[in-house]
Amino acid sequence: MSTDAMRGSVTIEEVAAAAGVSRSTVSRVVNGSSAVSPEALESVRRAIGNLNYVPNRAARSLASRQTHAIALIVPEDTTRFFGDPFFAAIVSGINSYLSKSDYVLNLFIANDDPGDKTTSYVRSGAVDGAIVVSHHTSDTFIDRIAAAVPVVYGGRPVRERERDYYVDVDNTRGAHDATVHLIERGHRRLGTIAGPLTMPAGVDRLKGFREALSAWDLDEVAVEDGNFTADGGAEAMRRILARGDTPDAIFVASDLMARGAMGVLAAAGLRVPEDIAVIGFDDSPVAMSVTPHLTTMRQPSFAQGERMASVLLDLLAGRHPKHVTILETELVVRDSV
Amino acid sequence: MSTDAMRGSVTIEEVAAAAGVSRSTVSRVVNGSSAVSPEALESVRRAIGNLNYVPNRAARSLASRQTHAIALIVPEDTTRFFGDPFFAAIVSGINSYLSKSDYVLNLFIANDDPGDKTTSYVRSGAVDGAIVVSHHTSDTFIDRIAAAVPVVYGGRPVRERERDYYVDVDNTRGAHDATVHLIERGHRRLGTIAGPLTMPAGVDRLKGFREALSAWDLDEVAVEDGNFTADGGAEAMRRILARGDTPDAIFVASDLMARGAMGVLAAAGLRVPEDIAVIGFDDSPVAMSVTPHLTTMRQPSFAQGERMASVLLDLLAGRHPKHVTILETELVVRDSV
DNA sequence: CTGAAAGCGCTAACAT
DNA sequence: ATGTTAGCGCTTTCAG
Repeated sequence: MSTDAMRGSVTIEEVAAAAGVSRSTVSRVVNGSSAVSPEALESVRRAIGNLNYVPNRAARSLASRQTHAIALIVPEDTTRFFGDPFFAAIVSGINSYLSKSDYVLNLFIANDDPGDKTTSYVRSGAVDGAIVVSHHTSDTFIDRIAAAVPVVYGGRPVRERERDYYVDVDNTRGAHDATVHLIERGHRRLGTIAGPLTMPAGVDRLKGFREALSAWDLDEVAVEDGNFTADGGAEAMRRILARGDTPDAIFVASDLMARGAMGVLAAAGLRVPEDIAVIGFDDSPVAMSVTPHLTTMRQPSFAQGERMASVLLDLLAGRHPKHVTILETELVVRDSV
Repeated sequence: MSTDAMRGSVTIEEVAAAAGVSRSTVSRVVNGSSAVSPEALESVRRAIGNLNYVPNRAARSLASRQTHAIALIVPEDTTRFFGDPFFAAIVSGINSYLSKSDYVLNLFIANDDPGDKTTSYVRSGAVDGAIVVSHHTSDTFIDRIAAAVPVVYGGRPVRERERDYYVDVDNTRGAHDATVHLIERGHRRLGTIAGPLTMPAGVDRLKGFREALSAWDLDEVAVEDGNFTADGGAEAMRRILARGDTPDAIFVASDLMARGAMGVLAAAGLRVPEDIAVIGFDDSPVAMSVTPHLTTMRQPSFAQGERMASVLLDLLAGRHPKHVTILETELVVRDSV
């Protein structure tokens, strides 16, 4: 078929012939080397344009040992990936930074991948480095990836080592501040819907919550794991209500879980914030999609994405970025507290 | 650094040496050729395991002229991509089919890509084929992609040609049936919030709406473009209300637009379905997230994703799939009509 | 069933 | 500044 016939047809050799130079010279202009005469440059450029030449990526990467591609690895399933706006912001941030470079992004939603194609893809030399977000304790395949290429983690890695690179938000501080906000509004019977404790973000936010409580000498009324999903948040809220001893305010470790929880609250006839105050974490679009609008801790996910990309590209360029970057959160007061 | 030192270190040559065979034989077992003796097979397998060998993808693809990768190209920006559950279903379907194969998916959210890296990525031989969804009239870069590799379209392509392969849902019929449902429920003053007319899905759904109206000899009360987004749906609804002559039922060409429209209706104090009936299109999770639950036409997006992958892999394998596959929609009656 | 040999299209020393 | 020469790691005839 004609499409196949056209494929990959024009090579550097043909461009060289058309331009009347050697293929080294063509390679030099393609790669932006300075050591090319203006005339050669011009005629090569014209030949490339005329022939519609695009360098073959496989050949280039085989010879140069670089792919100019990086992987974004998300150890979640498709539903969770698309269900949480956090990932949208991360991907946007990465894309935004990458678009200024000549790197390309390969996305792996790794839990939908029983055969672990992700790992062998990375180990096959298909990418120069990887960004890993939403890393759980059980995700051991990440270690094999990190052994093969430079990795930048989104969030503190599960088992942090000296040599790890990561970009995190200050989860502990953010959770602390959110909790303090609840306390300052006069609430004393506090509960939390936490993220999974298999994830550093879950652990750290719970820690912040508890630090605030103990600083004020308060006891926690309820702690339930909501798994960072809306359904999980709803379940957790149900468990809290079922127990009878309902808190008067609750710190929910993600906006999505807060949405789930608020649905349950509404169904139970409890008013927010009159009967129970709710504060979330993220400031994703979800925060504005609930009634009342959610008071929440904003985390700069887009910036986190950009920063991860920036650190990784620095690494690949042989620069020496800081190992750890911590971004600040910010209280956004709306109507739920 | 040690990670670099390890990278790509073990080659087919070393495996061959360890197994005491030639590299041809190693290649044969890696590629599942039948012509290998049991003993050779066994010792090569062991060597591969011991050395933790993963074939280099660039070298393999350079030699074989196949990448075992396909691209999913979405000419939208990140916000729209992540905002519409339709894409989540499509990606899940594709992933689901691909996970049974040895192909890998590369996702391109192409509108975030000013330099058109997507096109040159595809033209550089980085993928064997492409799936294109959400194709607009203005997306001319798709033509260059289709000239380079086999393409399967999600939805009728913008300028349909004999040789195009695509998997679509029966949009016209679906829209027709939705409209008829409105009519059968006794509504006579019908309007629609359409998708953009730069997209075949938008055109076809409007066509179905109009066919139903003319079959019943009814006039359309309102037609507004909602751009397949929640905000666009809200805007469209506002325009319809502003005009004064409010319909008693409305066919909205996507659930997401219906959500936007219903928000406006609620704010205007109009009850659904008492004051105005609403029917959507998609049956995405959004349909259950609104109050009242949305009556809608279900389209099988997950199956569409699977099918597109299946058609593309057939094409790449030299089989001869049907050029056109049309999937049926189904009325899902809930509370909004 | 197996090995030898010839590339795939490109980059990167090394000469000149 | 430019061309020549070796490969990069693999697949794929072609002999045997």
